[in-house]
Amino acid sequence: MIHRLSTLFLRTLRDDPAEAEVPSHRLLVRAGYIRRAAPGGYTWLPLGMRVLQRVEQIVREEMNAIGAQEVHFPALLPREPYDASGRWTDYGPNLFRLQDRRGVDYLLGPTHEEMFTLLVKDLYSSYKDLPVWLYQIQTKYRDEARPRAGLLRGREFVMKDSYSFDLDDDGLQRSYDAHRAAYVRVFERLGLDVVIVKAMSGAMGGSASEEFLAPCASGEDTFVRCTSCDYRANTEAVRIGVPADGDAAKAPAAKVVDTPNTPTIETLVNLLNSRDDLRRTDAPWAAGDTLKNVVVMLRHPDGRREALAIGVPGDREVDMKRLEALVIPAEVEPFGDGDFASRPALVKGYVGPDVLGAGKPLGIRYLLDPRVVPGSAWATGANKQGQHIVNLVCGRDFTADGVADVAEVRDGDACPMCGAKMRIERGIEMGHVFQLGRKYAEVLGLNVLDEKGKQRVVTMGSYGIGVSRAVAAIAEAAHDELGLRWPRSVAPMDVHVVIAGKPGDDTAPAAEKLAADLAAAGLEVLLDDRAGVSPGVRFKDAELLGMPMIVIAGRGVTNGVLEVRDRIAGTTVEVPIAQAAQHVIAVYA
RNA sequence: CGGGAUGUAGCACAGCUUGGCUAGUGCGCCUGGUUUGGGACCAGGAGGUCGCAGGUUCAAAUCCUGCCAUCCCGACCA
Repeated sequence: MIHRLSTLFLRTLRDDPAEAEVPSHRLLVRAGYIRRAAPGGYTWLPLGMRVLQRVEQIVREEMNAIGAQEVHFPALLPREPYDASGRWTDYGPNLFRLQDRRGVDYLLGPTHEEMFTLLVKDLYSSYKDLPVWLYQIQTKYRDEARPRAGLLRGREFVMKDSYSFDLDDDGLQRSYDAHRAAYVRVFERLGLDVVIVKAMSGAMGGSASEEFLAPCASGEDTFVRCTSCDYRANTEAVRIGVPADGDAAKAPAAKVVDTPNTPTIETLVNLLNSRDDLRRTDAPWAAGDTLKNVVVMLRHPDGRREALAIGVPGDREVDMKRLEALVIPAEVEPFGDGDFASRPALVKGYVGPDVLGAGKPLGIRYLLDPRVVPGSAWATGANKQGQHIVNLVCGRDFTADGVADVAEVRDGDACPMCGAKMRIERGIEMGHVFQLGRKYAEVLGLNVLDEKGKQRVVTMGSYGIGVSRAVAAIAEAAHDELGLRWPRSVAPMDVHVVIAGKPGDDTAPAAEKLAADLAAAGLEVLLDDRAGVSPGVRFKDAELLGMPMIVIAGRGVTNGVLEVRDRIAGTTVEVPIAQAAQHVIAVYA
């Protein structure tokens, strides 16, 4: 079909919109694909709609191909199911809540686990009905505290979410694998390079969870990638490479030393290095030789507070996100002055292993960073104001209740699989596959009868793809300084035909003929037939709009040729007019 | 929620410090003409509650107070 630029609802902007920072936002607005309509909400203009629909269609086809079935829920949802799952409150301020005229509570769906679970419960009750995979492509609503980066993080966005329902863990694993494989195909077709990283499965229990990230500087997710093997994980889930056990067991006995005014690691290291009696012969003391014991308060869902101590090498901070991921569903709170006051045995700035551990009088659970291996020696707090202990050897002089891999992750940290260095990168979360387990089925009462006539709780998986976000992610990955460069699979049009001659010459008829031939072959053609627009403007717009192929009917027409530009490869060839249509069609064959 | 910035035409911005005629410039838009291979030119035009409310003043885009909104960084969140 031919789409004429003279009538297309489109206005390109010469200047970048001031509020747009990231490339996708800037270009999608400037090229007339989207317009901001509300904070975190965007209007899709005709060209943008076409991209969105093509992305949707690819997702739909791959979901259908594995046997998933499409349904559609309202965006406006009743409160009751979300009360049952606890998410009416657990979701917090990010949930859009509203009331109807009678004061009845509703919400705008942020995800639809409850609705899918209830739908299956409504209709199915036998193991013979399983497995079943359902999905929808829907607008989701989240009251983000700070929408940003255009389509990348809105308060309203299009998401494909699917849910698998199985009788047992083996079935769940098969459902998970099928979705994971489908996702690989989806992103391949979208032309998006994605990295699959291990993610936390959180409170929902045990099993697998992986994220599909599109590596990108504008991304909000941080992940690590091993430079040697294929280990990848996000920063919550990453496990750190552990050094070999130390040989310090034969080291000098641990010794308490006076270290006045050293409440921080830095002041401690400076003092150790400045004192002749404490200075080390082999190397100066470094922050990494000290053991920092961080105490926090956990607040459990039942309201109980529990103190927890984490020992990490002194050159690292505890990463609160990683810690929260470890202790979920408990929340982490700072250890306040009042908490110190009620435990005089803990001296702020001088906390040491001597008083820590579930078996000690304080009863504070004590977890160690995995790098604190048996036989390693440390300088650490002596639990007295102005005193530290040196040569305190793990395993010989102190033990802990377990391991907590929650220290900050750094570029160059060791891979847990092969020990090589890992790189830190950023990415956009494009998809998430997740073995939900039985949480929702349990609270919402989704049971089926098994072959022995017994009630069994169904186990679920949930799988999401950010559809509107994918449009932005593709734009992030596929653009240059001139504009967008859509992959053929999602481009709003296949070919952009430009009339670049003078009115009344042969260029317009040549372009019209070509456009008609291409359209007859089933291609979507954008024809720049605007009157009174200079060639320079047409070229700039063609490059900005980003169709994968641009054909120019210009001064070459007098010599019987058209100019064919590959916007992706950046190449230009001249093709005889008579063969131009075939040339283009062949690319799409 | 904390920090920073900004709000003037569809877009990008100037004007505000030091209040003063009809609020300006570029792009875009309309009319006419000249142009036509890299965001053309000439002439004429349309388009503004200067974020909102209040205050000071003879006079407010400009000064004061409050509010709102948007953007950026962080916190939070997938």
